[in-house]
Amino acid sequence: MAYWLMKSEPDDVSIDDVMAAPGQTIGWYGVRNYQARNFMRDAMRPGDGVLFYHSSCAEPGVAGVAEIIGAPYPDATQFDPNSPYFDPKATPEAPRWIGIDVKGIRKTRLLGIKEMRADPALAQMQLLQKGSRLSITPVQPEQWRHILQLLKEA
DNA sequence: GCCAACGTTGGC
DNA sequence: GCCAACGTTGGC
Repeated sequence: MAYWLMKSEPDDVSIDDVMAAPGQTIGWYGVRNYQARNFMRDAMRPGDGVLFYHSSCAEPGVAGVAEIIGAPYPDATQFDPNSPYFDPKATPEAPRWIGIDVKGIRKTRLLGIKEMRADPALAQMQLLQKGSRLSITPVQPEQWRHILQLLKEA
């Protein structure tokens, strides 16, 4: 059992969108970074915990809790010339990019990045490291526990 | 809109 | 295989 933080722009897919989706489950698409892809391909397992993070928005921060469902599969947007995520070098025979299904567990209060930065217990989070911009980052078990505790508070 | 930090590209 | 140039990310 591992834990992850996954960034989504709420203008694109918000925690509300996830909770409103059939089965509260959405396909995670559009990852175009090899490190993040490798996390999905090599390390994610069904049942892994996910912090659903809103990025590039007015209030960046953790907005919900989710979990990984099922196995990774080729991200269809890489083959679609009309998609912003189109990759001309990817073919169905040799896909480059993958997606995975993520199921929303619950929407939480917004745990803002500012509050996270101010918390010594979270200082080691990869998300908060200088220059960090990976859209998928591992979360340590103690960080996960700490954040779930914070999310219970008002 | 700014800009620091990082990843990718491509000429050599 | 180096590395300069360029594009992207994402908080502010």
